Amino acid sequence: MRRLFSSYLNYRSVFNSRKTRKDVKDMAKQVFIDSAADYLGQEVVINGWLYNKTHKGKLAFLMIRDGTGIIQAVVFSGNVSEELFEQCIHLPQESALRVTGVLKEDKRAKGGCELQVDTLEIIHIAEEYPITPKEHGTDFLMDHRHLWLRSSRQHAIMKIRHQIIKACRDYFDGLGFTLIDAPIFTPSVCEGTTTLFETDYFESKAYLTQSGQLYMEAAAMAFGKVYCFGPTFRAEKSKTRRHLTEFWMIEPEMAYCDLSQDMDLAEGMIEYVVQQVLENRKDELETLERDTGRLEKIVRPFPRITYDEAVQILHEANAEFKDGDDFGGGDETIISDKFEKPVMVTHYPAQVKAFYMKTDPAKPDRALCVDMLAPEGYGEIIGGGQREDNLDILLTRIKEHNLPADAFKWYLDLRKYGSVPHAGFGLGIERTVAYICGLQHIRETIPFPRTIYRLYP
RNA sequence: UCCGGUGUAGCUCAACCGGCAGAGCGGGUGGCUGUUAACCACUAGGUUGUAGGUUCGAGUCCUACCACCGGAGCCA
Repeated sequence: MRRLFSSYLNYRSVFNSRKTRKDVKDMAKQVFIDSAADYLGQEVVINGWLYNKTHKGKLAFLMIRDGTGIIQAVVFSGNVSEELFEQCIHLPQESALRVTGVLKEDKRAKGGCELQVDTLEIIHIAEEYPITPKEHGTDFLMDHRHLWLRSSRQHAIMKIRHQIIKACRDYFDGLGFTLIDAPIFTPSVCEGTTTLFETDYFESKAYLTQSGQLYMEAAAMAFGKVYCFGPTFRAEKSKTRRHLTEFWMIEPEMAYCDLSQDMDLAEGMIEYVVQQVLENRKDELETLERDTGRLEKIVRPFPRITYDEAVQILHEANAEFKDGDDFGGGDETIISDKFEKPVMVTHYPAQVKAFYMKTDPAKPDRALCVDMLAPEGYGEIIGGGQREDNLDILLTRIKEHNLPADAFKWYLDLRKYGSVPHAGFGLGIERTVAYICGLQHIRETIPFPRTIYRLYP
């Protein structure tokens, strides 16, 4: 696949420069660094940026990155002009380079393979680069997020983020789900529990969505099994390592589905996602120094406990906790520390949950809901449950929560025309990335984080 | 919003009881054919977050403000 891609690029550049067939034969092959080992002994071209450099006498060592990896290019002053060698020694970090040379195995090079440079074309000489290979503070790095993404650690996180999103989508697609996008502008509250971002919408107001769920319920009645994947906005002034004002959620919803089937789907998805990352992103997990032993244990079945059992754990740990409350971040850590795998907590008191949660017919003060708490203190990564499908009960709930009934007219229609038991959940992508990567803070899990104090870059 | 902490060179940080503003990295110049965050020598680089105050003297003490960090609440 990689070869196909690089030969495609080669074909394109040749095509664009109107080279003849003979010239093509003479030209060195353009390759990406992650496939360099396939071209040992061959003359190749690498397009990239200078990641780091050092020099010793007549040798210049250029660490070049191209987005797929990093390779050492060695320039010997005897092989190039004096002028070019001088330039190499003085090249600023992140200068853009096109390097041609022979790929050779060499134990002295990182990665065991290096490029012996024959010619080097300087595409752009960078200005003095602010991010050096030394340490920097988070605030400084976040101010330079657009450049920070080039560094190997951030690169690894984004590759794993990509893998997680791909795995989620593959999982649902493989089970016959249909992707149905939910709107970003909404006329009113979705859950009524959180603070929303308000925007001018011509002569009226609109709010940025805090969940696509209600729309997914409509879609599930049309397509059976659906999911949406999009950004979500919360205007809460949260200031913790687990919060962003803009984050991404993947939200499946299924018709003819109860709480236990919903939980089967959730644990199946997490198992698949974790195993996919372990299989395909070994190098990146190593870059992040993630303890993969803990991830390898993430296989079904996951523990399932009730809210009451979770409260019992808190009491045994002598945690300060009032029965009937929702769990705080510290409570979640105490509960999840009891288990090696993600734990699913069900049957919370109905009053701490959203209006659309179906209550347990056996215990009407409890909701048929589930929160999945990730191990190692990463907190809630999934929240979901069975939805209230009875029109009259739903109307009562809306009143109890002081929500505007007219705004929910369309939603109530779903309970008038073929209402069925249905359930779904929402997975917070960034918390999942933080957990799988083993990161201290959620802000590194998204390319350009938005927090209460950060809207730049 | 509340509680706690930090703010000194481009970056990361020192500066003891209030007494000459420092180092490493990065930048510049020079040296060396195997460096891995190289090394060696030399060199430039400062309104100590802002505004007041106390003092013979303030990076250091006091007041206010600003910015950021950590935590709480709220939540995925």
